[in-house]
Amino acid sequence: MKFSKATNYALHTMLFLAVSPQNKLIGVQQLAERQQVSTTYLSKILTKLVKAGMIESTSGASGGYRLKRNWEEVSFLDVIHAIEGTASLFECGMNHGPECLIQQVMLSAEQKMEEHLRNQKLSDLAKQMPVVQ
Amino acid sequence: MKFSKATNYALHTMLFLAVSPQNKLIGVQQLAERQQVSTTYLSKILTKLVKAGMIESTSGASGGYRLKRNWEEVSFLDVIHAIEGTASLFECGMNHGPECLIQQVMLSAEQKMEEHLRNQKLSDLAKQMPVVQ
DNA sequence: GCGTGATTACTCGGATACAAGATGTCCGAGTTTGAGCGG
DNA sequence: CCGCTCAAACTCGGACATCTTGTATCCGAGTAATCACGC
Repeated sequence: MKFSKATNYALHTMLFLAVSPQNKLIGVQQLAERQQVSTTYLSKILTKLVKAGMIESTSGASGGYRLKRNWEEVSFLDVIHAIEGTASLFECGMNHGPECLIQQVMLSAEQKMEEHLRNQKLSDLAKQMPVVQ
Repeated sequence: MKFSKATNYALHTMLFLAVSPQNKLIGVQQLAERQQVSTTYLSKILTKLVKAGMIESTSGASGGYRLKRNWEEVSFLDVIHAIEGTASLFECGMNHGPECLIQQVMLSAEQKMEEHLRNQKLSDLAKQMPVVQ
């Protein structure tokens, strides 16, 4: 039970794009170097973020990635769900009645965490950081 | 990022012991049958609970497991930590300054969940359930 | 009846097998930019 | 100067290879209760 490295890469990439000059395309090379990860692997992660509608990509020479219009509303939970999926963290696969009390406790605990992550926008963090050229 | 099945088994076993007649030893066979899991695997999980001081075991014929004295104070978090370990769910392994803002957000989110799990005792659930013979 | 040993019913621990998911690589295909070149 | 071609610099996607971890099994060892047997 741990968050995957991919989630870490995704969050850091989003934050890096947030403190970069807007509308400027940034290649996956630059993003990968900064995080010590291969470009091919990172591009796979970014593809998920594109499909989730958080960033957009441009092909061809001088192509790259940049945030989409509504990026200021993107929360930590959005990024995590895009990478890890939205399935529940705990599933009591047993057949002992329809309502498992344990399941309910675990579910509400998970929702506590999600609520906190939903309230944390990337833009909140970006404000606290210096803009990178 | 999911809770392991082992955690599920551990929680259900603890709850089952909680609604069983106290001080009565229950064999791993009975526990395993109820959860559709092999006895050998379940016994490995229970060993962790023994080492964590939540239950105690007795060897030999008519041996088995039972809760320890202080079981009414055992929380969900205690069980989870005994099985999954106490490591943080998120670790930013990057070298970009001592204080990673992302790490801080993730950590506080995790603590929100843990706080909820710490307040949920197994004895709370046991009270809501009929005693099983 | 009573000790003694064998049998049985258990837990315990290590070693190992198996499966699934996370992580990472390779390569071919498509796309855009820009340079080079001929008219 | 203009338009064409071609190479370079990218992203994209599928198919792998690898590594880690969770899940599960097997087997031998230890332990305690119970039974059998001989005295």
